Amino acid sequence: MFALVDCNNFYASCERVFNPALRLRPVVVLSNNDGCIIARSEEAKALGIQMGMPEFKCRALLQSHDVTVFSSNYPLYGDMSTRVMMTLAALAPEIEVYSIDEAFLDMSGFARFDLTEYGRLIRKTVRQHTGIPVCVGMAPTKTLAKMANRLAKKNPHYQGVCLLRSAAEIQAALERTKVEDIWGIGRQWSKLLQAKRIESAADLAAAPAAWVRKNLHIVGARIQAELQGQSCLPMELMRPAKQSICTSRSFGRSVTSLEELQQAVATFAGKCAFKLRKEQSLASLLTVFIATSPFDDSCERYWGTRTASLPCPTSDSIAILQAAQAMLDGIFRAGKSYRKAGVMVSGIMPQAASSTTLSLFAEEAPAANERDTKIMQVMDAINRRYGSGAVHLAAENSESWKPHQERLSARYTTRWDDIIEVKG
DNA sequence: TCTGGGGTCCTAGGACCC
DNA sequence: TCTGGGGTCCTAGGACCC
Repeated sequence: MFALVDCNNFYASCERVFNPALRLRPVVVLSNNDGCIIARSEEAKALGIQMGMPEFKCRALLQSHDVTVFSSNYPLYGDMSTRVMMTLAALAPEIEVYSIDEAFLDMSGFARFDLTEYGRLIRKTVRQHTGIPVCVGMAPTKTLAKMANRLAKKNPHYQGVCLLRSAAEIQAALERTKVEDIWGIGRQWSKLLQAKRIESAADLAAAPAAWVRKNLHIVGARIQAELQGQSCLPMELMRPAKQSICTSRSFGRSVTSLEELQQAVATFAGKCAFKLRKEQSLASLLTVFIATSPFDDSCERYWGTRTASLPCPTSDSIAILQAAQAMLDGIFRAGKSYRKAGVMVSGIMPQAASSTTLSLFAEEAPAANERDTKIMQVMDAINRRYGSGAVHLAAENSESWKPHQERLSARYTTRWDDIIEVKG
């Protein structure tokens, strides 16, 4: 048995924990740059505010219903997520953190327990420890546990816990679930399935296996087996090292000068290097991209991108920044209005395995490398102690291109200054 | 005026190996 | 007329997830 524990309207719920006056009030959280709606409280959903809707398109609706709007506050959500996961880890022998607001729990040893009762205990404990409401779905496969969780969320009579155990319970759930609501079935596959009159999860479970294998490939075949109660997706307890790390942002306004793009790209390069060091990994490939707005029809769309090997695998901010700046020069076209840029590192390997890899063309002795490594260690240590951004490379600057963040709440759990501000 | 960011996996096809 | 068998690696594109 698997349990899927999923936080309700996670970002909106995080904001409410620190602002209890917002209980039972419509609350939404915006994406970076205050662009789109990415989280909604139940009250906001009831007003017809859609997920992913651009904020400017529903501004009137938000104002007329006095909806409380927040910019996204990832330090807060990330820290709250950690607290939820730590609570869950104490409630099951194995836990797989699947996303910022979801985790699978291994319930295979709980055969003698009343699982519904245990699900209620999970909800109650998480609520008590963190203030975050969650729903619990339990079933013999991950895909069915996802489905159970969805039913628990949609139907109040479950009181937040849905257990699918008997064949009859599972069959009834499959019949009530539309094909597009199955975990792993997206828009394209839904269209394909509906055209074949496969409309419910029960239909997909009963569809000819050969057809599913041919059209939905191995991934779809696995989903079908999971719907039939045959578990194909095991618990993944160790998070594998990342294969790529990307830092990108839309700008708060149009950017036209190379200087401003350099500042943005430097900031993203520094962030990528920092994330690499946190993963204890090195990257051997670097990609830089800059883009004009995809929505502005008045001028031609431009998407400039370049990928190159780094001289040797590294997580050094300075090395990555220098390489990124050189690549930016190659894709910059004067006279364009840029709205977005990003840096991606890939070809990632663990730091430990590559300590002896040197560039064939390296001009500097390894000693210089060691010095740079130490500089990075010191920089990270200072930022850990005094808050991120306390010290950074001079080329990093977010003044001109900074994304909009006009409705940001305090970092209540991760920043002393913000806590003091709240008290004051 | 205003439209997010960060990932993974799979397949097919081409180039190459013995 | 007949033209092997078994691999790897890389890339682009397309699907999916939160």
